[in-house]
Amino acid sequence: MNIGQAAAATGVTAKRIRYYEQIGLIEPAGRTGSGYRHFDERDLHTLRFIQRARHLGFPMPKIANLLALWRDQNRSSADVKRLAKEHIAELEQKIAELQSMVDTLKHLAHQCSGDERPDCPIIAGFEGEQS
Amino acid sequence: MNIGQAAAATGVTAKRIRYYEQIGLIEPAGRTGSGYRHFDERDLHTLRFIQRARHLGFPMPKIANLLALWRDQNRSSADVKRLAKEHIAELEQKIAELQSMVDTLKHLAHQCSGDERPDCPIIAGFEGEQS
DNA sequence: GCTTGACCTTCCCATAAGGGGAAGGTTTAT
DNA sequence: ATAAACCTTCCCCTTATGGGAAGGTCAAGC
Repeated sequence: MNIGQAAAATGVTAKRIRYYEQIGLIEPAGRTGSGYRHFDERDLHTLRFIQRARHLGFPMPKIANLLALWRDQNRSSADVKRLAKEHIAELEQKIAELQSMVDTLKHLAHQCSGDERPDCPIIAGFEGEQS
Repeated sequence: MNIGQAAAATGVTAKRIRYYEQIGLIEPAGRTGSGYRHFDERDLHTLRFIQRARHLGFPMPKIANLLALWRDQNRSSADVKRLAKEHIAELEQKIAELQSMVDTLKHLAHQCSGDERPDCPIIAGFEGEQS
């Protein structure tokens, strides 16, 4: 199966498959005599795994860790859980930062008349009162 | 005032000040005879404005819009409010995505025993059941 | 006056995770 | 046989800077 078919079957673009191979996230794919990569079911399985981890926001290095654990029959689920919890904590911290921005902005926007006059607490808020 | 002092006074690193000048976000700073940039209070004011907008997560193009509105005495607060609301919507969408990841991960992690055994619903969840 | 250290300048490389597109080889279908 | 649809590698682009090199400048101390 060619890279295009593998891409269609997994939702991972051909570009990304090549990139994953280049950074060593996946094993170099087999090649035909003329240099085309070919993929089997096992490769597709791996690509789908990566795709799902990516959808959950894991960064590449952690996906590499997850792949290693996935392949390790002697893994302990504690290791997987620890990775997941670390990632949850990072996501939650990011959420908290964004939420704090939203709160500040909503507060400012609420005070803004939003009409044709130039006076605006939002602009004023950027000017200096707060840090 | 030199770039280092301007950086210390505003919290914007010298690197970033040069970058902002390069991309046209701020006016090119005045220069001494020997080529050093110099900054006055007005420049610092602008840098602090940028710094605060940045802390609220605005991307550079929108900061440029905000700066233009800030300088425009004939602005309408409606324009500022619209920009702010757009940004709030983007932040909230990002939060929703992250929260969805957190929810999924927490659900999986909750089912994971987290002990020395290899069985792990988290890994299994990445393998295929869900999209 | 000279040196030394702390500044400043521009320039180039790197980040994360690929996307876009060029130049050129291969395969498949008509 | 030829054209379309693949594939290959290669290089540049993205965001918003940080790091560091090579070299000019300025202020202080001797």
